[in-house]
Amino acid sequence: MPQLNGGGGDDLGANDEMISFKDEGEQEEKISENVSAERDLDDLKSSLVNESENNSSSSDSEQAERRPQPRPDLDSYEKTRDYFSEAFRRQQDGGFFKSPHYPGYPIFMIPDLTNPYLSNGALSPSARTYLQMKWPLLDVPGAAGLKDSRSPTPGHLVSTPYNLSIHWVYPFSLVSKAPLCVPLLSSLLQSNKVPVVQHAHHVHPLTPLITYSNEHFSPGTPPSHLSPEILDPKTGIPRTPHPSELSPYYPLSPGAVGQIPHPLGWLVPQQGQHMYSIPPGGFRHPYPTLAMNASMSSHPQKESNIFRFSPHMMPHHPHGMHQTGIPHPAIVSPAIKQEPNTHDHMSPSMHSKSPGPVKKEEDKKPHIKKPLNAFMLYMKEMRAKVVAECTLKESAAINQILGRRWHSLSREEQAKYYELARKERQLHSQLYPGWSARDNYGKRKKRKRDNKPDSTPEDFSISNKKQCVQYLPSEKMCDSPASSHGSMLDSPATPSAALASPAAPAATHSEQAQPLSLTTKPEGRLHHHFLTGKPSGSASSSSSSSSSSSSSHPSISIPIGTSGSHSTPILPRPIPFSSLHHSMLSPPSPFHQAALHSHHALFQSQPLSLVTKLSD
DNA sequence: ATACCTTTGAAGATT
DNA sequence: AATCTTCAAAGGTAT
Repeated sequence: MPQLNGGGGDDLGANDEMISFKDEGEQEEKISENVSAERDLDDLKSSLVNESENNSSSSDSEQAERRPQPRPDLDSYEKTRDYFSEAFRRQQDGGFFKSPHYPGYPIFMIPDLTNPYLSNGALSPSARTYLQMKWPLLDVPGAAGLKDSRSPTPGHLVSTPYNLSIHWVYPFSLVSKAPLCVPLLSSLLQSNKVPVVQHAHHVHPLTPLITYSNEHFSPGTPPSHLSPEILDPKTGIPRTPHPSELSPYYPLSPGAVGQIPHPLGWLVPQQGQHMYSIPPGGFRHPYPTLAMNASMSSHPQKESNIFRFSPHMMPHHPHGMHQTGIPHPAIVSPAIKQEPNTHDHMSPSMHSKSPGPVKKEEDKKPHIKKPLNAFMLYMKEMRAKVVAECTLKESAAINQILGRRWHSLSREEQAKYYELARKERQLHSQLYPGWSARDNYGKRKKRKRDNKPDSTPEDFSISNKKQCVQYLPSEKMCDSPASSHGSMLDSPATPSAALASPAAPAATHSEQAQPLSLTTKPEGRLHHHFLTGKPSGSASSSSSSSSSSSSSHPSISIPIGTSGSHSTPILPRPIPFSSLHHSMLSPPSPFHQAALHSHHALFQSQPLSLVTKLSD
């Protein structure tokens, strides 16, 4: 990771800066809104919120539409989550809360329980960590024994907060009506309008607010807590969720649910025993269910109430699927994704058999998804939050924000995710020894990227600018707190991807010209993983580079004026750009960060002009 | 209905 | 060894 790597050099990254520029010019207010994680700033920002709301013409209407109306496309996804949450909720407090989609929430951990690779589950680990960090003191009764003592990650030090006592209040109306501004939300949260878990201290810097995705509260759909059943998207009739619905990506059968391993369990084999007897040669092993027994047993209540599955329900089953027929979360049923070539070397059982009759026989080969990387984990966890805070809808835009936020994370924070990702990969490899990323090649319809046709540097700029225009500038764009650019306050040194751009290695200045390094793909990536110490092969742009953790010292940043969200951070001392390059390969240092700040400052002065130019 | 877009990171493929 | 390509999630948007 950029930051981690020490790639401080990237700091120069054009991307971030570019984006920021735009943001600044166009949406300063929003930027300020951002999440900056600091609640301290909320007050200051709150004023901005109003502005942003007003400014963003669409915001109200859109939001109103969005939140209140159930989104069909989301239904399935929601259903799955809701189901879990619902169950969890019941267990927790008799059903007095609505589960937010926010994976980081305790509730979300449920999916995780089932499987680390649940669509949500992937996050779950991170979520756990997140929670732990957020509520370090929280402990799970039965889970104690399950703690992953081995985990180096700080987050793992704490047991998962399953039994947190949480007061859930339905924020639905509030959310739906209110603009998704951070400040506002925060205030709401504080006002107890939304579920709040209060911890005396230790609020995760990244998640100052307990955010929920709007979607969770859509009025259109009855709160899950209100009804045990989920509505059939098509019929609208309440029905018991089908196991397969639990996770769109990783369908679980009821039995699977029962097999849900302890959240940490999936990471750690119980008692050192091999949880998953993994066939020497082949993958296709059921996901970690094993752990569950122990973990679940520790939570009798959960079993009875939520999962109602006894540990014994899950005997070992030979194929990749659980005895329950539950495919590994990472496995996508062929029915869902079909692959041109199909080798039937898989046992029939592998085919999605889950509840639904699966038809396609052929393609039985399950699609095993890649394990999520650190950023993906982060994204999953934070997306809902960003969505809630911003008026943005487009994932592309959200992702840009997330990318910036990611860079703004401190090393420790990123380390958490790297560690989680590492564990995910590890688990994945154990579960699917024979799996290779290559197996999935070509499964995604086509990676277009054709645009690249002779992408000359110029072309890049063009394309970039285009993207830029679409997403960044969009009025809706909510700037990430960390956005390097303008809001130096939160993220002082956001790494900029630009640096990495192969085309312009030297880039420091050139990047500015092409801030949008959004082009990410085209550019090669070169970074060192701070954890692994080895350069990642990817070529992403520079992003990687990261920067340093810019946010490593969020505390120093001070918001200044509404307009800006620009605050003047207290910087160590500026470093010449020229000296920044090397940083890419070396761990970020305070100096780098400082340099970054200065860098940003420079850009800030003329952000728009650059953008404009490009756009022209 | 499907692909695109966008992000970072990992891994495989290519040079 | 360095670079490039693909995929992972997600959901609005475009075709």
